[in-house]
Amino acid sequence: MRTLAEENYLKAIYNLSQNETGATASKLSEKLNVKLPTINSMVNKLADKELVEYQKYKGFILTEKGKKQALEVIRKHRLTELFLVKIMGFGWEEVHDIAEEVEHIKSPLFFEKMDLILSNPKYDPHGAPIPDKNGKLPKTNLKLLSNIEIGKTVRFVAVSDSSSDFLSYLSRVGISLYSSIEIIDREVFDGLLKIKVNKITTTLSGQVAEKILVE
Amino acid sequence: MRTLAEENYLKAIYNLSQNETGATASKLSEKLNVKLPTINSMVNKLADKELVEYQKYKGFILTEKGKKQALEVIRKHRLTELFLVKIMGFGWEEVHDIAEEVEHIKSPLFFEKMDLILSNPKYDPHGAPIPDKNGKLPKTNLKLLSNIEIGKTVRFVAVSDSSSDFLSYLSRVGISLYSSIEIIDREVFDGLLKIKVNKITTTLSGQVAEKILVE
DNA sequence: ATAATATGTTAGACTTATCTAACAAATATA
DNA sequence: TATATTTGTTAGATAAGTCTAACATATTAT
Repeated sequence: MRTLAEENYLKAIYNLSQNETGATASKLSEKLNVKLPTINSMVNKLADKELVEYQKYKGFILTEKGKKQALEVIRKHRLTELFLVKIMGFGWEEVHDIAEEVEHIKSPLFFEKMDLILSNPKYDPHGAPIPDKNGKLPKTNLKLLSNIEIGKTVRFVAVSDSSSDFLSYLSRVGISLYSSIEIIDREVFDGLLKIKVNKITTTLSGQVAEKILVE
Repeated sequence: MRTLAEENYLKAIYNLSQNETGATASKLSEKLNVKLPTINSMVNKLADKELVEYQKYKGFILTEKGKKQALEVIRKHRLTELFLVKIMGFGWEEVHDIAEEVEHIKSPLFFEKMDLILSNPKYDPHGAPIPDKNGKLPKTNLKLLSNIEIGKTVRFVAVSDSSSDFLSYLSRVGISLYSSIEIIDREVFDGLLKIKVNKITTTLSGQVAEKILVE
């Protein structure tokens, strides 16, 4: 039986692997809030179970088996987030933490029912794709708002940070999922961005623009 | 932070205390599927935390603090069961095991939302009372079907066993919550019961009659 | 290229929740 | 009432997941 800790390691390694930098011990340590030696001993166990491949001083990568298990948990997480928003009436900024707990429920029936109620949804409330039962992800071609050329207009389709703080901030400045965003200007020095959303001009910091995914 | 195991011990001790026999080590051991010495060491820990009172070779009883915590978990369990049936469309025989998992979710918001959606419900799908936020139970005056005199007619309001096997059996023989049941006859030897439900005469074993609560 | 710094690893300890083996007390039975 | 049986307890072991302290390797900067 997969433990809660194992599921969290698999998910974190999967998520870190999506960045160019890959999954390293110190990044995992920071993400999971455990000390470095803990990462070491746990990753060794995961390697014994053939869920990650690991060589000393190199990073970690998931095996096919590990990736499949990570995607199962991610599916549960994202289905739950959508269920919480669509069926239970939560705001998109409230659901991440609750889903972090619910994703560890074992009952397959529970999530199959969510899937049914939501009619096989493809995206969670933050625009992230929901893996299907076989772990397949709808492939997306997203760009960072921070990389879009001046003058272009793009559609805001996802965030890469689902924290309450970040999402509340977006709501506060009037940016919501699927808004059209026109890039007015960008400061070269720090990436400070002037944009137009719903005819209103706003300024976003470089850090924020890096967390906004558009197409 | 209360652990999952702790929550299960508190709940089990609470449930056993409702019987006349009270909570003993062997009954807990059977209910939780752990060996006797495990019960001993865990109950000692709960006693250290002042959640149960315990003297060697006597049974266990919950302190006020322990009872309050047990009722919190029971509230989560029963709210979940009702949510699963009413909002998600599960059958009453499917929800017990799922609720055993969901009851350990920490997020108070999650259960407050269920409570809101269900409009402060008083009873779960098996007729069991749902404790309110302060741990207060609507008081009920239930009797066992096995103790009702011949000739009386009673209303089936709850079961004391929410297992899928038992509930499926009841459905199969055409008995559902809130049915009127007339006691036609009872065999003294083994409690075998002849009843009339919806104009149909059926026979129930003594064991089954002991799991049916009526008023 | 070497020293300084940052990152990763090993060893060993601790806590929680479980187990088995051995023993003790309480209860039932002859 | 004495013995047998059932029930409860203690001691000590184990696995999972975490920690700190000490050490090793890689990376960065001079």
